[in-house]
Amino acid sequence: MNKYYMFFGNLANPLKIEIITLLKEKDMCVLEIAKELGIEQSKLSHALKSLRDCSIVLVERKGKKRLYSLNKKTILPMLEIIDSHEKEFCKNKCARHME
Amino acid sequence: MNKYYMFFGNLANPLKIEIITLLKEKDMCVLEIAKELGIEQSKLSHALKSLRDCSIVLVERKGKKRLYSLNKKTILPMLEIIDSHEKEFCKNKCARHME
DNA sequence: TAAACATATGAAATAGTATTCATATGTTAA
DNA sequence: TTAACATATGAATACTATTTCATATGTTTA
Repeated sequence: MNKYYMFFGNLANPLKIEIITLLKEKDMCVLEIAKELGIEQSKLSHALKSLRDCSIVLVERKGKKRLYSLNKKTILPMLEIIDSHEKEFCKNKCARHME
Repeated sequence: MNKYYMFFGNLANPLKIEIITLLKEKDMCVLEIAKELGIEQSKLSHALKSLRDCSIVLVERKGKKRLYSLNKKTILPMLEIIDSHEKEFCKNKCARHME
């Protein structure tokens, strides 16, 4: 299985993007994220598992909780590339999709 | 629709990764890509359309052909991030998936 | 301007991925 | 050592994206 496909496939999901957006701000445990996003816990756990499997998020035990953090070293520059890309290349064409 | 989801979703496909890999080397028209990858033309056209829609590939008419090129400014740094990510974070865990 | 070439497109069929729900596992505190 | 809490997991279903196939569009050349 191709690593790029693997990586992009993992991120190609609106819930995972929401998770990432939250974790940009601060580290959180599962129920905090669930509450913040208003979604069910097991759904989140599934999403977090695949993000973890690709080291897109990192996790650390904290008592009976598990504290999730974003792998900022990889993800922040990646999101910045997309921001620049949008600005430079998607003015008209993708605008309707990408807003 | 979220722009990151949009972008990653477009790339989360093994055929599109193959196309991108080819176009890293040189610009090509549809039938050349089709021949190179051994796949059917309309399948390629569909894939190229969505890549085009996000300006991941760019296209230029050349007589009756259409010459596709990779948007290297966006895509090359993005692939490099994944390469580094793999080296640093995926030694054991993702190794089985990502090889 | 008709034939040949190159590519694009729509819609149905199919494959791939996420969601849901029930339940299991692991941790702490009483 | 059990109850309560926090999270993970498996399997069925629902959803979304890709593939296929038939056909349409656009371009060049004879």
